[in-house]
Amino acid sequence: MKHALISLLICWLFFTAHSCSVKHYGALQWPQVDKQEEVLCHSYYCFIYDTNHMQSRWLAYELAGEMTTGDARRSSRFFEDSLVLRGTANDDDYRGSGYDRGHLVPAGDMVFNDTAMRESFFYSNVSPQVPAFNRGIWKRLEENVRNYAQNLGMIYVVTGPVLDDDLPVIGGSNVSVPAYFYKAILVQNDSLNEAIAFLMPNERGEHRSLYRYSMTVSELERATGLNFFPQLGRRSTIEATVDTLFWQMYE
DNA sequence: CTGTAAAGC
DNA sequence: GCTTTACAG
Repeated sequence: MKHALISLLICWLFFTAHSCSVKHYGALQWPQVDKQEEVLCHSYYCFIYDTNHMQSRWLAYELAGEMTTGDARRSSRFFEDSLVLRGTANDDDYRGSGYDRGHLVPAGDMVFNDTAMRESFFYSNVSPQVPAFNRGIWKRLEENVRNYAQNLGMIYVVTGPVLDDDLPVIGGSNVSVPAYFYKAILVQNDSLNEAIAFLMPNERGEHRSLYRYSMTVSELERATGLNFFPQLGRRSTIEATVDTLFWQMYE
């Protein structure tokens, strides 16, 4: 009890300079990673930052339905992330690049309080996205994910860029411009065990169904080299199948 | 902070 | 039309 109070005090003292150290997760487990790679966590999302590509390789968070309603005001600027000791990308990298600073954890998922909203504007949560993609089909996918959370209760989300070798770069920090972005989504409770993944090219989407870009989590794992939900175990059928009709029902 | 703009509801 | 996603000056 005493320790909890002390950490709350520390959290409060450093709140303006750092992200609050109190974490708000339930059973979140992040994607399996090499031992060399350091998983960093803010209050509402965890991530691994890839310094070669100057953006995160993945970000993982829990999204509950009630989180998607709130009125935290959207920040007008982005912030370098002090959790990343070797430094993140910055305003200059993106200025005049022709690319949007696209959120990976959507600001629209972080409206339930000001800490969450502010965290979503760290450069650890930003990748270069084609404007018509960010404001178009990627945004539509984000809205769908919020609907999943509202209709299913709580879901796990892992999202990020596909960081291949030899991508084009922008800015003085050489920020890679990904060719694809993905999301992996899992609902797991007493009555439901379902997962779905999306892999989308970083380009103006045609006016197609989102489910044209859907696949099993296993297929996305093969495409990205990541293991998204290690808590499911190696032989889980949840990752190996996808029921798009189920997910369409809960949009 | 103001103006502009595309996408999609 | 309005909102959300932004960028430029």
